[in-house]
Amino acid sequence: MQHCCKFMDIFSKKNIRPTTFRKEIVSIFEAKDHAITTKEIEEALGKHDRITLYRTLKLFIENGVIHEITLPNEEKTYALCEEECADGEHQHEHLHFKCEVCERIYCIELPQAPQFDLKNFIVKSMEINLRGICDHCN
Amino acid sequence: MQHCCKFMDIFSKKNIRPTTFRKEIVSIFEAKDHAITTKEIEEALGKHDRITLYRTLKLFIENGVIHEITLPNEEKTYALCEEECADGEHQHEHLHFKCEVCERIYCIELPQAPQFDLKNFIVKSMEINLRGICDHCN
DNA sequence: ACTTAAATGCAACACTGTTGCAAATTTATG
DNA sequence: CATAAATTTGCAACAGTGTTGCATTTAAGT
Repeated sequence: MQHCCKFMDIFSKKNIRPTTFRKEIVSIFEAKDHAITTKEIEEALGKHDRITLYRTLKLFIENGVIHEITLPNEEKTYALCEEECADGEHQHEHLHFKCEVCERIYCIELPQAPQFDLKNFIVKSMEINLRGICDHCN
Repeated sequence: MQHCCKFMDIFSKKNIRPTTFRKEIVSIFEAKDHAITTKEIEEALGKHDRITLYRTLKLFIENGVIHEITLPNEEKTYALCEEECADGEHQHEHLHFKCEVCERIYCIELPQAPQFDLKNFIVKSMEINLRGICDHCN
């Protein structure tokens, strides 16, 4: 598999054992250009164990391999993180965009994080979720 | 109760029957300056029916009385909407701020919505969630 | 007051996610 | 390469959150 090096990169940096199952999960993420639900992962997996999947997702989130996207009234989705994300600290300069036509959620990198001037509030991280129509459906 | 007019305002505008239970729920929201979880509502309610609460929250969300705030790894919270919110279309020019000290989630009104220039994406609504330390705890 | 429509309360259920434990897999060591 | 130690996996059982159907109660209109 040409992917081995890539997996090793992801896993060895985070000190995660590169098991067959985990490699499969990463492959599924890499095959998509948008965030996916556990349902979509389970469909891609075929026969599998539900509990191991939950544990794997949790581990990946804690180690900055993927991040969780929660929008009101939507199922949770997950997407691969960029390199910079480390152990549970997801410092993304990106936003999430939910297309109301194709219903997909995309991660979009921002050239710079927007600034919010909130007098005495100290902002440590932010999350921006947009809804509308994506470039593909437009 | 001096609140009657206020309830009538909220309920009649949205075509919601002002039942005892619903008025109680609104009172609970009005007594707090931050977003609350169903757990907090249930504690404030005392003896009550779980199902009716869920149905009431759903109705309130659909009719723009309250909005739901979902942050990754957090319980859902709910807060009263501003006047402008109508039937399920929550067009807030505000953001949500989770304080990592007091752990409360506050709604903060913005003077203007931030602009995101995403070429061919059409942005119809946005949601901004910040984390950090609130003015009170700072 | 009476009729109609909507809201409530209860039981049962569905979905999402977790915990404990035994079996299997991976990694490190000789 | 074989073996031992540690981690991961799969299963069973469970917990929390939210929903549906239905009978009873409450509110609204005449």
